[in-house]
Amino acid sequence: MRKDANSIKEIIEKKVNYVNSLTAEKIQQLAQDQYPELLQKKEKEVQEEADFIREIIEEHNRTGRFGGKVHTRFPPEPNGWLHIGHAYSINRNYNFAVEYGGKFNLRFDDTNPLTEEEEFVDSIIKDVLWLGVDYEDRLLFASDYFDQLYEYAVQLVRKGLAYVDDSSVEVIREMRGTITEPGKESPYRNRSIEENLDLFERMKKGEFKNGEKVLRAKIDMADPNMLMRDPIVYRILHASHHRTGDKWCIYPMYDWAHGLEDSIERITHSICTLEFEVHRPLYDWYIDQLEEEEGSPIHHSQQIEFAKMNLSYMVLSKRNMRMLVEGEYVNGWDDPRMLTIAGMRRRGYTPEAIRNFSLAINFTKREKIIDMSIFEHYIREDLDKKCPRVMSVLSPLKVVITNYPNEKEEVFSVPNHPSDKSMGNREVKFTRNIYIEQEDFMENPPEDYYRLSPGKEVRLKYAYFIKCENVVKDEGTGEIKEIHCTYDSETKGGESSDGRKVQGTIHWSSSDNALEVEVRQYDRLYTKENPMETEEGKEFKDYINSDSISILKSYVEPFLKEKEPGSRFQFERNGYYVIDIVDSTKENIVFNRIITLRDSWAKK
RNA sequence: AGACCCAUCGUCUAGUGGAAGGAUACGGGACUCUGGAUCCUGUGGCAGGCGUUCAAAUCGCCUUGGGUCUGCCA
Repeated sequence: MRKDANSIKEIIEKKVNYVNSLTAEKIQQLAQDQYPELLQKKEKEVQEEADFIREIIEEHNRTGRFGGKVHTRFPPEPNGWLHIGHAYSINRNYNFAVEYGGKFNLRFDDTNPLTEEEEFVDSIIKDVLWLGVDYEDRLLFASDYFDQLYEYAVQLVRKGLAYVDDSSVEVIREMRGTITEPGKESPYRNRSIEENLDLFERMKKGEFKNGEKVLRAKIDMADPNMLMRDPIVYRILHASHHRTGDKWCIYPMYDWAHGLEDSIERITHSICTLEFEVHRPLYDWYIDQLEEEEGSPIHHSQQIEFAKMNLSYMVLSKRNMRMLVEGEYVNGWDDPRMLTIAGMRRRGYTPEAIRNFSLAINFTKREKIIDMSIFEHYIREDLDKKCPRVMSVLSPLKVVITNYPNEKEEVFSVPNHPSDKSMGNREVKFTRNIYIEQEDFMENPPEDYYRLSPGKEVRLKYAYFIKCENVVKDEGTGEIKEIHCTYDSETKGGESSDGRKVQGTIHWSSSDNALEVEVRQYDRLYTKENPMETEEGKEFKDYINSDSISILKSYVEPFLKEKEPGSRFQFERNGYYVIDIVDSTKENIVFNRIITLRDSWAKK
């Protein structure tokens, strides 16, 4: 519908006049009446953002294609570890179900006995549950449908749409043609239906060796889409399956199995990655040929493809991650530097942060490399809310408060969170000998250095103002051994009585009451934003950060001794830390750095 | 080379014919017992061209750039 310039002008003028006539109260009133959702909290808006898949779902709901139902699924093959890219897909698929009041299935796509193992089933279930998605009682296995899949294949043969081919792998490959030339038809293509039925049954019975025969769909050897050139439906694999044992010696190929699995489960939207785009015509073709009963087609799910997620300074492919593990650049698949779900769990990332991140990155068809800072933002956002604050000294420097009595000990009650009072208070002890962070003292500081230096006064957080009087050095090396300070007893709790201000506040630890722990500081694994984009004469291994972990002996508040592995804290001014769920023991407590605090000083 | 898919701030994204908005990152400022958090504010984009239209990020064509496809893997 087109409008002419004058009528547009008129409409705009009318609107402008109307808006100008409104008072602030009236606008508030209108907003309340007509757009109450705009006045709701921000979080909701973010989740309601459109993406192209949501548009498809809504179109289906309008036309009634699936009767208004939404049923999604996550179909991992149990042959590897899940990573952040899978978490993204799981979260978004699950979110569609939640959002539209539908269901979500966890289905193992276990159609290849050669590569799949039970241990991956367990680890994947654990990962999915940890992410906080609820598949209710729908923990499903493609292998449970093997009988049905076989029956469907028989149906295909009966309709003259599939045949048994005796050709070898090499011959089949040869005859498939190339992307620019059509293929040639197999000499076995026109066997009778009876012969095909017989042969297929004998394949199932185990009368043939691996590779001796395959079942192929009869489609079109000249189709520009290679996948439509008589694709293989079943191959012979004399191998034991992790769930069906030795019941089968023929196994369905992905394209045959996947759409039918979706159909059997009444999945409405089968969401997968972009490389399956060319598979969609085949996905649809298979389903279109099959009937539940005479004239009644089977359930037809809609396959929709989205672009995989990549993150800067990281490589998420199975192959590259395996290289890191096998090359011992990291310590196993659950190494806290790995973006596997197991690694992130150990690192201390929260499922909520991963979820918020996943929902912020919409499904699109455009390839993307997401800046790590976006992920980091969601991690910090969640941790800031949840983590109790604690004082730690990572790299200690000894400080003696010369005018503080030797035997004296004071206890300060300090808040566990600066803005969340419900987190309560704890007690910290203060004594004459303390540690501060080496970074918090500079003998010859630049002008904009807020922290401690000779003659300068700073606040020890929650305690006293101290002033640096003297620096004690090793006579041989010139290295700073300790510093001597005086404190102002009138500043107890950290406020001066005379209104005097200090520029800096630093954290500290009483050396008589500190708990020594191991702290593992992690950094990114790659030095290049996109390690896959290699320069001349280099391979992506050359971009591995050789300095991605450093281990410190540090001091923390003693009460942390009683905390469980997996507990997260903010070490004030240092970052967020978690007690390692694998290596930490009562004797040697190990903290992993989850992430640093933002640091606008360090950037300069 | 052929077929198919994709293209909005550095990055992630809204926008679907009627003044390109948000998030993050970055810069400035306020506040602060974390150089944190919070608040305010600034910089920054429709790949290019031609067409259709009163009007194009949006529709069409071309160019450019990127991706996918030649497993009895998924």
